[in-house]
Amino acid sequence: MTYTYKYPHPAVTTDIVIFTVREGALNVLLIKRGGDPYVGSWALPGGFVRIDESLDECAKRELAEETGLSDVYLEQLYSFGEPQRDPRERVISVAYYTLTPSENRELKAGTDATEAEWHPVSKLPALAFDHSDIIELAQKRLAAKMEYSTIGLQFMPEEFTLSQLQVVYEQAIGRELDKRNFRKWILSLDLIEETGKKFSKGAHRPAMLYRIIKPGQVEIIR
Amino acid sequence: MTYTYKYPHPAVTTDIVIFTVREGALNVLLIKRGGDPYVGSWALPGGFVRIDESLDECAKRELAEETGLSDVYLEQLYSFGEPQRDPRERVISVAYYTLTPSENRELKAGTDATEAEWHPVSKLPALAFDHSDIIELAQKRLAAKMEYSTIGLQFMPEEFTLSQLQVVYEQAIGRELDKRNFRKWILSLDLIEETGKKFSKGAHRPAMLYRIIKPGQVEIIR
DNA sequence: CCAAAAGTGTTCGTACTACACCCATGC
DNA sequence: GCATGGGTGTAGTACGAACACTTTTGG
Repeated sequence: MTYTYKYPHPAVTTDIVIFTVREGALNVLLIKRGGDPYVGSWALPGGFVRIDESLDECAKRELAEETGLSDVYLEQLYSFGEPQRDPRERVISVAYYTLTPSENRELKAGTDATEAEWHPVSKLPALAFDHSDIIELAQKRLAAKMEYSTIGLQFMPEEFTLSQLQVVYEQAIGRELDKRNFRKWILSLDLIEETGKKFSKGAHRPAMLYRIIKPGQVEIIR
Repeated sequence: MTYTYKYPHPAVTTDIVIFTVREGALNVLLIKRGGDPYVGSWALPGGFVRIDESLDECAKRELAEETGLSDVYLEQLYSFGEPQRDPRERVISVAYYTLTPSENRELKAGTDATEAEWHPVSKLPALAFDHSDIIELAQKRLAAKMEYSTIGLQFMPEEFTLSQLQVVYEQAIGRELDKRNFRKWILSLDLIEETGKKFSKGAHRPAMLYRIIKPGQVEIIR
Protein backbone atom coordinates (compact mmCIF):
# COMPACT_ATOMS: atom_id res chain seq x y z
CA MET A 1 0.00 0.00 0.00
CA THR A 2 1.37 3.39 -0.98
CA TYR A 3 0.17 6.97 -0.86
CA THR A 4 0.58 9.31 -3.79
CA TYR A 5 0.37 13.09 -3.94
CA LYS A 6 0.60 15.68 -6.64
CA TYR A 7 3.16 17.69 -4.67
CA PRO A 8 5.90 16.47 -2.33
CA HIS A 9 4.79 16.19 1.28
CA PRO A 10 6.98 16.29 4.34
CA ALA A 11 6.63 13.73 7.09
CA VAL A 12 5.51 15.13 10.46
CA THR A 13 6.56 13.86 13.86
CA THR A 14 6.14 14.91 17.45
CA ASP A 15 9.09 14.80 19.82
CA ILE A 16 8.66 15.10 23.55
CA VAL A 17 11.00 16.59 26.11
CA ILE A 18 10.19 14.95 29.44
CA PHE A 19 11.62 16.79 32.43
CA THR A 20 12.00 15.62 35.96
CA VAL A 21 14.12 16.67 38.92
CA ARG A 22 16.02 13.77 40.44
CA GLU A 23 19.07 13.63 42.66
CA GLY A 24 18.90 17.39 42.88
CA ALA A 25 19.27 18.03 39.15
CA LEU A 26 17.03 18.68 36.16
CA ASN A 27 16.88 15.58 33.95
CA VAL A 28 15.38 14.71 30.59
CA LEU A 29 14.29 11.30 29.42
CA LEU A 30 16.19 9.97 26.41
CA ILE A 31 15.83 6.75 24.51
CA LYS A 32 18.56 4.86 22.74
CA ARG A 33 17.61 4.56 19.11
CA GLY A 34 17.04 0.99 17.91
CA GLY A 35 16.70 1.81 14.20
CA ASP A 36 18.17 3.92 11.46
CA PRO A 37 19.17 6.67 11.29
CA TYR A 38 21.41 7.39 14.28
CA VAL A 39 21.24 3.78 15.55
CA GLY A 40 22.56 3.63 19.07
CA SER A 41 22.38 7.39 19.58
CA TRP A 42 20.32 8.98 22.30
CA ALA A 43 17.21 10.81 21.15
CA LEU A 44 13.96 12.27 22.39
CA PRO A 45 10.96 9.99 22.47
CA GLY A 46 8.53 10.72 19.64
CA GLY A 47 7.24 9.47 16.36
CA PHE A 48 5.23 10.04 13.23
CA VAL A 49 1.85 11.71 13.33
CA ARG A 50 -0.88 9.36 12.14
CA ILE A 51 -3.06 10.70 9.41
CA ASP A 52 -6.18 10.78 11.58
CA GLU A 53 -4.84 11.99 14.92
CA SER A 54 -4.22 15.53 16.10
CA LEU A 55 -0.77 16.73 17.10
CA ASP A 56 -1.69 16.65 20.79
CA GLU A 57 -3.03 13.13 20.45
CA CYS A 58 0.13 12.03 18.73
CA ALA A 59 2.31 13.45 21.48
CA LYS A 60 0.18 11.82 24.15
CA ARG A 61 0.23 8.49 22.35
CA GLU A 62 3.97 8.48 21.77
CA LEU A 63 4.53 9.47 25.36
CA ALA A 64 2.42 6.58 26.59
CA GLU A 65 3.89 4.07 24.14
CA GLU A 66 7.50 4.90 24.76
CA THR A 67 7.50 5.68 28.45
CA GLY A 68 4.20 4.52 29.96
CA LEU A 69 3.42 8.07 31.13
CA SER A 70 -0.15 9.32 30.86
CA ASP A 71 -2.28 12.05 32.41
CA VAL A 72 0.57 14.49 32.60
CA TYR A 73 0.90 18.17 31.81
CA LEU A 74 1.80 18.37 28.13
CA GLU A 75 2.42 21.56 26.22
CA GLN A 76 3.40 22.31 22.66
CA LEU A 77 6.85 23.88 22.50
CA TYR A 78 7.79 24.77 18.94
CA SER A 79 7.93 23.29 15.46
CA PHE A 80 11.27 22.46 13.91
CA GLY A 81 11.43 22.33 10.15
CA GLU A 82 14.93 22.77 8.77
CA PRO A 83 14.95 20.85 5.48
CA GLN A 84 17.96 18.68 6.33
CA ARG A 85 17.22 17.93 9.96
CA ASP A 86 16.46 14.28 9.16
CA PRO A 87 18.65 12.41 6.65
CA ARG A 88 15.86 10.08 5.54
CA GLU A 89 13.39 12.55 4.15
CA ARG A 90 11.94 15.97 4.90
CA VAL A 91 10.63 15.69 8.44
CA ILE A 92 8.96 18.49 10.36
CA SER A 93 8.82 17.91 14.08
CA VAL A 94 6.31 19.47 16.41
CA ALA A 95 8.02 19.43 19.80
CA TYR A 96 6.17 19.12 23.11
CA TYR A 97 7.39 19.16 26.65
CA THR A 98 6.10 17.70 29.85
CA LEU A 99 7.00 17.46 33.53
CA THR A 100 6.73 14.47 35.78
CA PRO A 101 7.43 13.76 39.45
CA SER A 102 10.81 12.29 40.12
CA GLU A 103 9.83 9.45 42.38
CA ASN A 104 10.51 5.92 41.21
CA ARG A 105 9.09 6.43 37.76
CA GLU A 106 9.00 3.12 35.94
CA LEU A 107 10.91 3.41 32.70
CA LYS A 108 9.97 1.02 29.98
CA ALA A 109 11.45 0.58 26.55
CA GLY A 110 8.88 0.65 23.78
CA THR A 111 8.85 -0.54 20.21
CA ASP A 112 11.22 2.05 18.76
CA ALA A 113 13.38 2.30 21.83
CA THR A 114 15.93 -0.15 23.02
CA GLU A 115 16.54 1.69 26.26
CA ALA A 116 15.18 4.68 28.16
CA GLU A 117 17.18 6.65 30.70
CA TRP A 118 17.20 9.91 32.61
CA HIS A 119 20.04 12.27 31.74
CA PRO A 120 20.93 15.47 33.61
CA VAL A 121 20.55 18.39 31.21
CA SER A 122 23.91 19.64 32.40
CA LYS A 123 25.74 16.74 30.75
CA LEU A 124 23.82 15.39 27.83
CA PRO A 125 25.36 12.92 25.43
CA ALA A 126 25.51 13.67 21.71
CA LEU A 127 21.95 13.53 20.45
CA ALA A 128 20.32 12.45 17.21
CA PHE A 129 18.85 14.99 14.79
CA ASP A 130 18.48 18.52 16.19
CA HIS A 131 17.30 17.20 19.52
CA SER A 132 19.88 19.22 21.45
CA ASP A 133 18.30 22.38 20.09
CA ILE A 134 14.86 21.16 21.08
CA ILE A 135 15.96 20.44 24.65
CA GLU A 136 17.71 23.77 24.91
CA LEU A 137 14.57 25.62 23.87
CA ALA A 138 12.41 23.50 26.17
CA GLN A 139 14.67 24.32 29.08
CA LYS A 140 14.38 28.04 28.36
CA ARG A 141 10.63 27.82 28.07
CA LEU A 142 10.40 25.86 31.29
CA ALA A 143 12.55 28.37 33.16
CA ALA A 144 10.42 31.27 31.91
CA LYS A 145 7.18 29.54 32.72
CA MET A 146 8.31 28.66 36.24
CA GLU A 147 8.46 32.38 36.95
CA TYR A 148 4.93 33.29 36.02
CA SER A 149 2.83 30.14 36.30
CA THR A 150 2.24 27.24 38.62
CA ILE A 151 3.79 24.78 36.19
CA GLY A 152 6.40 23.83 38.78
CA LEU A 153 3.84 21.92 40.82
CA GLN A 154 3.58 19.43 37.97
CA PHE A 155 6.95 18.09 39.06
CA MET A 156 5.70 17.12 42.48
CA PRO A 157 4.39 13.78 43.75
CA GLU A 158 1.21 13.60 45.87
CA GLU A 159 2.96 14.66 49.03
CA PHE A 160 6.13 16.64 49.29
CA THR A 161 8.05 18.98 51.54
CA LEU A 162 8.75 22.64 50.90
CA SER A 163 12.45 21.91 50.70
CA GLN A 164 11.86 19.40 47.92
CA LEU A 165 9.70 21.93 46.10
CA GLN A 166 12.37 24.58 46.46
CA VAL A 167 14.99 22.29 44.94
CA VAL A 168 12.69 21.74 41.96
CA TYR A 169 12.29 25.48 41.46
CA GLU A 170 15.99 26.11 41.81
CA GLN A 171 16.88 23.44 39.29
CA ALA A 172 14.25 24.47 36.79
CA ILE A 173 15.08 28.17 36.84
CA GLY A 174 18.78 27.56 37.29
CA ARG A 175 19.35 29.84 40.26
CA GLU A 176 19.36 29.59 44.05
CA LEU A 177 16.47 30.95 46.06
CA ASP A 178 16.23 32.29 49.58
CA LYS A 179 14.46 29.76 51.78
CA ARG A 180 12.33 32.22 53.71
CA ASN A 181 11.30 34.22 50.69
CA PHE A 182 10.48 31.09 48.72
CA ARG A 183 8.28 29.68 51.47
CA LYS A 184 6.47 32.98 51.98
CA TRP A 185 5.86 33.28 48.26
CA ILE A 186 4.68 29.74 47.55
CA LEU A 187 2.38 29.69 50.56
CA SER A 188 0.89 33.08 49.67
CA LEU A 189 -0.35 31.61 46.39
CA ASP A 190 -2.75 29.28 48.24
CA LEU A 191 -1.99 26.45 45.86
CA ILE A 192 -0.70 23.94 48.38
CA GLU A 193 -1.80 22.97 51.87
CA GLU A 194 -0.40 21.02 54.80
CA THR A 195 -1.37 17.38 54.99
CA GLY A 196 -0.73 17.34 58.74
CA LYS A 197 1.75 14.53 58.25
CA LYS A 198 5.45 14.80 58.74
CA PHE A 199 8.31 13.34 56.83
CA SER A 200 11.34 12.08 58.75
CA LYS A 201 14.57 11.45 57.01
CA GLY A 202 17.87 11.38 58.80
CA ALA A 203 19.08 12.99 61.96
CA HIS A 204 17.23 16.26 61.86
CA ARG A 205 13.87 17.87 62.38
CA PRO A 206 11.15 16.22 60.26
CA ALA A 207 9.50 18.30 57.54
CA MET A 208 5.82 19.04 57.12
CA LEU A 209 4.26 17.34 54.10
CA TYR A 210 2.17 19.38 51.68
CA ARG A 211 -0.27 18.52 48.94
CA ILE A 212 -1.51 20.42 45.89
CA ILE A 213 -4.97 21.86 46.42
CA LYS A 214 -6.14 21.70 42.80
CA PRO A 215 -3.96 19.08 41.10
CA GLY A 216 -3.46 19.08 37.36
CA GLN A 217 -4.06 22.80 36.87
CA VAL A 218 -1.51 25.20 35.55
CA GLU A 219 -2.40 28.80 36.30
CA ILE A 220 -0.86 32.07 35.32
CA ILE A 221 0.29 34.00 38.35
CA ARG A 222 1.91 37.44 38.65
CA MET B 1 4.80 14.16 -11.78
CA THR B 2 3.64 12.59 -8.54
CA TYR B 3 5.18 11.76 -5.18
CA THR B 4 4.66 8.43 -3.50
CA TYR B 5 5.22 7.43 0.09
CA LYS B 6 4.91 4.21 2.05
CA TYR B 7 2.82 5.91 4.73
CA PRO B 8 0.29 8.74 4.38
CA HIS B 9 1.82 12.19 4.76
CA PRO B 10 0.03 15.36 5.78
CA ALA B 11 0.46 18.58 3.87
CA VAL B 12 2.12 21.40 5.82
CA THR B 13 1.36 25.10 5.46
CA THR B 14 2.30 28.28 7.21
CA ASP B 15 -0.33 30.90 7.99
CA ILE B 16 0.58 34.40 9.06
CA VAL B 17 -1.27 36.76 11.35
CA ILE B 18 -0.23 40.29 10.40
CA PHE B 19 -1.11 42.90 13.00
CA THR B 20 -1.16 46.62 12.68
CA VAL B 21 -2.80 49.45 14.61
CA ARG B 22 -4.76 51.76 12.36
CA GLU B 23 -7.53 54.22 13.08
CA GLY B 24 -6.95 53.57 16.76
CA ALA B 25 -7.72 49.85 16.59
CA LEU B 26 -5.82 46.59 16.30
CA ASN B 27 -6.22 45.15 12.80
CA VAL B 28 -5.25 41.96 11.03
CA LEU B 29 -4.64 41.52 7.36
CA LEU B 30 -6.99 39.09 5.63
CA ILE B 31 -7.16 37.96 2.06
CA LYS B 32 -10.24 36.93 0.18
CA ARG B 33 -9.77 33.38 -1.02
CA GLY B 34 -9.69 32.98 -4.78
CA GLY B 35 -9.75 29.16 -4.86
CA ASP B 36 -11.34 26.16 -3.24
CA PRO B 37 -12.09 25.49 -0.49
CA TYR B 38 -13.89 28.43 1.13
CA VAL B 39 -13.88 30.47 -2.11
CA GLY B 40 -14.76 34.05 -1.34
CA SER B 41 -14.18 33.66 2.38
CA TRP B 42 -11.67 35.75 4.27
CA ALA B 43 -8.56 33.92 5.43
CA LEU B 44 -5.07 34.46 6.71
CA PRO B 45 -2.29 34.76 4.16
CA GLY B 46 -0.18 31.63 3.95
CA GLY B 47 0.56 28.60 1.86
CA PHE B 48 2.23 25.26 1.48
CA VAL B 49 5.75 24.63 2.69
CA ARG B 50 8.06 23.75 -0.16
CA ILE B 51 10.02 20.58 0.27
CA ASP B 52 13.37 22.36 0.43
CA GLU B 53 12.58 25.45 2.49
CA SER B 54 12.44 25.85 6.26
CA LEU B 55 9.27 26.88 8.06
CA ASP B 56 10.62 30.37 8.68
CA GLU B 57 11.56 30.74 5.03
CA CYS B 58 8.13 29.62 3.97
CA ALA B 59 6.43 32.16 6.23
CA LYS B 60 8.71 34.95 4.97
CA ARG B 61 8.14 33.97 1.37
CA GLU B 62 4.36 33.76 1.68
CA LEU B 63 4.33 37.07 3.50
CA ALA B 64 6.29 38.72 0.71
CA GLU B 65 4.31 37.06 -2.07
CA GLU B 66 0.89 37.80 -0.70
CA THR B 67 1.41 41.21 0.88
CA GLY B 68 4.73 42.61 -0.32
CA LEU B 69 6.02 42.86 3.27
CA SER B 70 9.62 41.97 3.99
CA ASP B 71 12.17 42.62 6.71
CA VAL B 72 9.61 42.52 9.46
CA TYR B 73 9.55 40.95 12.88
CA LEU B 74 8.22 37.42 12.40
CA GLU B 75 7.69 34.90 15.13
CA GLN B 76 6.37 31.37 15.18
CA LEU B 77 3.09 31.19 17.09
CA TYR B 78 1.81 27.62 17.27
CA SER B 79 1.11 24.60 15.10
CA PHE B 80 -2.45 23.63 14.37
CA GLY B 81 -3.07 20.04 13.44
CA GLU B 82 -6.65 18.93 13.99
CA PRO B 83 -7.25 16.18 11.42
CA GLN B 84 -10.35 17.79 9.87
CA ARG B 85 -9.24 21.41 9.84
CA ASP B 86 -8.94 21.41 6.05
CA PRO B 87 -11.59 19.63 3.96
CA ARG B 88 -9.18 18.83 1.11
CA GLU B 89 -6.68 16.65 2.90
CA ARG B 90 -4.84 16.46 6.18
CA VAL B 91 -3.13 19.83 6.55
CA ILE B 92 -0.98 20.88 9.46
CA SER B 93 -0.45 24.60 9.71
CA VAL B 94 2.46 26.26 11.43
CA ALA B 95 1.18 29.70 12.34
CA TYR B 96 3.37 32.80 12.55
CA TYR B 97 2.62 36.34 13.52
CA THR B 98 4.14 39.65 12.64
CA LEU B 99 3.68 43.36 13.32
CA THR B 100 3.93 46.21 10.87
CA PRO B 101 3.63 49.99 11.09
CA SER B 102 0.24 51.32 10.27
CA GLU B 103 1.24 54.03 7.85
CA ASN B 104 0.09 53.78 4.26
CA ARG B 105 1.05 50.16 3.84
CA GLU B 106 0.67 49.16 0.23
CA LEU B 107 -1.63 46.17 0.02
CA LYS B 108 -1.28 44.00 -3.00
CA ALA B 109 -3.20 40.91 -3.94
CA GLY B 110 -1.00 37.97 -4.85
CA THR B 111 -1.52 34.76 -6.73
CA ASP B 112 -3.80 33.01 -4.28
CA ALA B 113 -5.51 36.14 -3.12
CA THR B 114 -8.08 38.15 -4.95
CA GLU B 115 -8.14 40.90 -2.38
CA ALA B 116 -6.26 41.90 0.77
CA GLU B 117 -7.77 44.10 3.47
CA TRP B 118 -7.24 45.20 7.06
CA HIS B 119 -9.92 44.09 9.49
CA PRO B 120 -10.27 45.24 13.10
CA VAL B 121 -9.90 42.21 15.36
CA SER B 122 -12.96 43.41 17.25
CA LYS B 123 -15.24 42.65 14.31
CA LEU B 124 -13.84 39.93 12.12
CA PRO B 125 -15.90 38.35 9.38
CA ALA B 126 -16.42 34.58 9.34
CA LEU B 127 -13.07 33.06 8.46
CA ALA B 128 -11.96 30.02 6.51
CA PHE B 129 -10.56 26.94 8.27
CA ASP B 130 -9.66 27.44 11.94
CA HIS B 131 -8.23 30.86 11.25
CA SER B 132 -10.36 32.51 13.94
CA ASP B 133 -8.67 30.30 16.52
CA ILE B 134 -5.27 31.22 15.14
CA ILE B 135 -5.99 34.94 15.34
CA GLU B 136 -7.36 34.60 18.85
CA LEU B 137 -4.22 32.86 20.02
CA ALA B 138 -2.00 35.37 18.22
CA GLN B 139 -3.80 38.22 19.92
CA LYS B 140 -3.25 36.64 23.33
CA ARG B 141 0.41 36.04 22.60
CA LEU B 142 0.84 39.58 21.38
CA ALA B 143 -0.80 41.03 24.47
CA ALA B 144 1.40 38.93 26.75
CA LYS B 145 4.54 39.81 24.86
CA MET B 146 3.78 43.52 24.90
CA GLU B 147 4.08 43.40 28.68
CA TYR B 148 7.54 41.92 28.93
CA SER B 149 9.34 42.71 25.68
CA THR B 150 9.92 45.56 23.30
CA ILE B 151 7.85 43.92 20.58
CA GLY B 152 5.50 46.91 20.55
CA LEU B 153 8.11 49.08 18.85
CA GLN B 154 7.78 46.88 15.78
CA PHE B 155 4.46 48.57 15.13
CA MET B 156 6.03 51.97 14.78
CA PRO B 157 7.16 53.84 11.66
CA GLU B 158 10.54 55.61 11.56
CA GLU B 159 9.30 58.60 13.49
CA PHE B 160 6.38 58.71 15.83
CA THR B 161 4.97 60.55 18.82
CA LEU B 162 4.56 59.17 22.30
CA SER B 163 0.80 59.49 22.00
CA GLN B 164 0.80 57.30 18.91
CA LEU B 165 2.96 54.76 20.71
CA GLN B 166 0.62 54.77 23.67
CA VAL B 167 -2.37 54.07 21.44
CA VAL B 168 -0.52 51.09 20.00
CA TYR B 169 0.18 49.72 23.46
CA GLU B 170 -3.37 50.27 24.59
CA GLN B 171 -4.81 48.53 21.58
CA ALA B 172 -2.44 45.60 21.71
CA ILE B 173 -2.88 44.89 25.39
CA GLY B 174 -6.54 45.85 25.38
CA ARG B 175 -6.51 48.26 28.30
CA GLU B 176 -6.09 52.00 28.89
CA LEU B 177 -2.85 53.35 30.27
CA ASP B 178 -2.08 56.45 32.30
CA LYS B 179 -0.35 58.99 30.08
CA ARG B 180 2.26 60.11 32.61
CA ASN B 181 3.10 56.63 33.79
CA PHE B 182 3.37 55.32 30.24
CA ARG B 183 5.75 58.07 29.21
CA LYS B 184 7.91 57.66 32.27
CA TRP B 185 8.10 53.92 31.71
CA ILE B 186 8.82 53.90 28.00
CA LEU B 187 11.47 56.61 28.31
CA SER B 188 13.16 54.82 31.23
CA LEU B 189 13.83 51.86 28.95
CA ASP B 190 16.21 53.93 26.81
CA LEU B 191 14.89 52.36 23.65
CA ILE B 192 13.70 55.49 21.93
CA GLU B 193 15.13 58.99 21.60
CA GLU B 194 13.93 62.39 20.50
CA THR B 195 14.56 63.32 16.92
CA GLY B 196 14.38 67.02 17.74
CA LYS B 197 11.61 67.45 15.20
CA LYS B 198 8.04 68.24 15.99
CA PHE B 199 4.84 67.01 14.52
CA SER B 200 1.97 69.43 14.04
CA LYS B 201 -1.51 68.19 13.48
CA GLY B 202 -4.59 70.25 14.17
CA ALA B 203 -5.25 73.05 16.58
CA HIS B 204 -3.08 72.07 19.49
CA ARG B 205 0.48 71.91 20.72
CA PRO B 206 2.72 69.95 18.34
CA ALA B 207 4.19 66.66 19.58
CA MET B 208 7.85 65.73 19.81
CA LEU B 209 8.88 63.04 17.34
CA TYR B 210 10.85 60.01 18.54
CA ARG B 211 12.83 57.31 16.83
CA ILE B 212 13.88 53.80 17.86
CA ILE B 213 17.50 53.63 18.96
CA LYS B 214 18.17 50.04 17.91
CA PRO B 215 15.62 49.24 15.22
CA GLY B 216 14.66 45.67 14.47
CA GLN B 217 15.56 44.28 17.87
CA VAL B 218 13.09 42.70 20.24
CA GLU B 219 14.39 42.53 23.77
CA ILE B 220 13.05 40.99 26.92
CA ILE B 221 12.48 43.63 29.57
CA ARG B 222 11.31 43.36 33.20
C1' DC C 1 25.79 16.80 72.90
C1' DC C 2 26.55 17.17 68.08
C1' DA C 3 25.29 17.37 63.30
C1' DA C 4 21.83 18.32 60.01
C1' DA C 5 17.93 20.10 57.86
C1' DA C 6 13.33 22.56 59.18
C1' DG C 7 11.25 26.50 60.30
C1' DT C 8 10.48 31.58 61.11
C1' DG C 9 10.20 38.05 60.73
C1' DT C 10 11.85 42.37 59.75
C1' DT C 11 13.92 45.96 57.10
C1' DC C 12 14.91 48.25 52.86
C1' DG C 13 14.61 49.70 48.30
C1' DT C 14 12.34 49.88 44.08
C1' DA C 15 8.90 49.95 40.88
C1' DC C 16 4.05 50.49 39.87
C1' DT C 17 -0.31 53.23 40.81
C1' DA C 18 -3.18 57.06 41.17
C1' DC C 19 -4.03 61.57 40.19
C1' DA C 20 -4.71 67.32 37.99
C1' DC C 21 -3.06 71.13 35.86
C1' DC C 22 -0.43 74.23 32.51
C1' DC C 23 1.37 74.62 27.49
C1' DA C 24 1.44 75.48 22.58
C1' DT C 25 -0.98 75.76 18.70
C1' DG C 26 -4.92 76.64 14.85
C1' DC C 27 -8.91 78.73 13.96
C1' DG D 1 -10.19 83.38 23.38
C1' DC D 2 -11.37 78.80 23.04
C1' DA D 3 -10.90 74.10 21.89
C1' DT D 4 -7.64 70.43 21.40
C1' DG D 5 -4.23 67.28 22.35
C1' DG D 6 0.88 67.67 24.38
C1' DG D 7 3.46 67.65 28.25
C1' DT D 8 4.82 67.32 33.31
C1' DG D 9 5.63 65.64 39.22
C1' DT D 10 4.60 63.71 43.63
C1' DA D 11 2.90 60.73 47.16
C1' DG D 12 1.38 56.13 48.61
C1' DT D 13 1.63 51.30 48.27
C1' DA D 14 2.93 46.77 47.42
C1' DC D 15 6.16 43.51 46.30
C1' DG D 16 10.72 41.38 45.97
C1' DA D 17 15.44 41.09 48.08
C1' DA D 18 18.51 40.68 51.76
C1' DC D 19 19.63 38.63 55.89
C1' DA D 20 20.55 34.94 61.03
C1' DC D 21 19.01 32.40 64.50
C1' DT D 22 16.13 28.75 66.95
C1' DT D 23 13.91 24.10 66.70
C1' DT D 24 13.61 19.24 66.27
C1' DT D 25 15.31 15.12 65.49
C1' DG D 26 18.81 10.72 65.11
C1' DG D 27 22.80 8.87 66.45
